[in-house]
Amino acid sequence: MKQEYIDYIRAFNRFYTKVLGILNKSYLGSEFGLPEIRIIQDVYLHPNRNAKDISIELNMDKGLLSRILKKLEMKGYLYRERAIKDSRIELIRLTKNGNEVYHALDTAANQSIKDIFAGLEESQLQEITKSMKTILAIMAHD
Amino acid sequence: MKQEYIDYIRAFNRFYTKVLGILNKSYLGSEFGLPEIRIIQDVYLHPNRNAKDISIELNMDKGLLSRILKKLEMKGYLYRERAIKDSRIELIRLTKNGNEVYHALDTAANQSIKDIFAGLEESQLQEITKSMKTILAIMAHD
DNA sequence: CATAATAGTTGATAAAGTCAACTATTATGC
DNA sequence: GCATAATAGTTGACTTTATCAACTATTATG
Repeated sequence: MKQEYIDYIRAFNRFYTKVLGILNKSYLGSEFGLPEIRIIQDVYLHPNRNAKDISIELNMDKGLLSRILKKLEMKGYLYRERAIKDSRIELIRLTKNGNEVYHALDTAANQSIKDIFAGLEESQLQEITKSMKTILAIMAHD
Repeated sequence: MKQEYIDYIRAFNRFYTKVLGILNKSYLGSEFGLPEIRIIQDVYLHPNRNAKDISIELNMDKGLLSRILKKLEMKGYLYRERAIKDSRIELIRLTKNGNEVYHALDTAANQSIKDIFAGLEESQLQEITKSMKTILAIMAHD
């Protein structure tokens, strides 16, 4: 692999680390920390999730995850359902309150995207999203 | 801004958060934590940095930063130089050892990029880097 | 010159992450 | 069928990273 490509990719990564850092601040003051929010989003987007799925998807230690799930459960934002055919597994589900929380966070996340991309023209947004789709399509070949 | 764009961007962000998470593990077992590595890289890439610059660039609390700098200084990887015209400011510099550390980390980072993109063809790498350049050019208009 | 602003340090505390030991359940190979 | 290994999840102990406010020293401003 050409060093030139590596340099481009790493420059992009440095830049995009900052972007994601800024976006992740949009939840400040929301009662939830970032790991909690990522879990809520993941559970919402993937019904029938169990703890192991989440820990793999979010690259999160299962011990840490276990505690956060317990906390979210106690707060009434999610509940668990033992899998029928394998009682080691618990399926994680959002409660009604959990769903409302998700949607509130979702709205905040949308807004922060709007903020960051404010000032760009339609054609630029098209270019950016097209580029993102290209990267995703090539890299996420599964 | 069209919701369609927001959805694409957020899908990309979820995906790329994972990519960066994997890449950041390439430093595991390196004696340094991620904040330390980011500081070393930033100082290397930007001579004449002071603590405030770094804290802005890396979006890092100045208190935390102060402690990490102290640690890196005690380990002999960096030193400080009072600015002549403003003695509140300290310019941060890598020592010889610090430079060696940077290069070792740099090599590891390059390798992890190669690992992640292994299996892609030349044309795909061209597409990806071109897309990254497009995104960077539009978003980093400064 | 008094006051405000800036760069950096320190203390106290909380949040996040790591790692290994542990329980309970299911899968596997003989 | 049973001993053994593997899997899902929990818990304890600990380290690292992050947050926030108070503090010192220096420079800028009116």
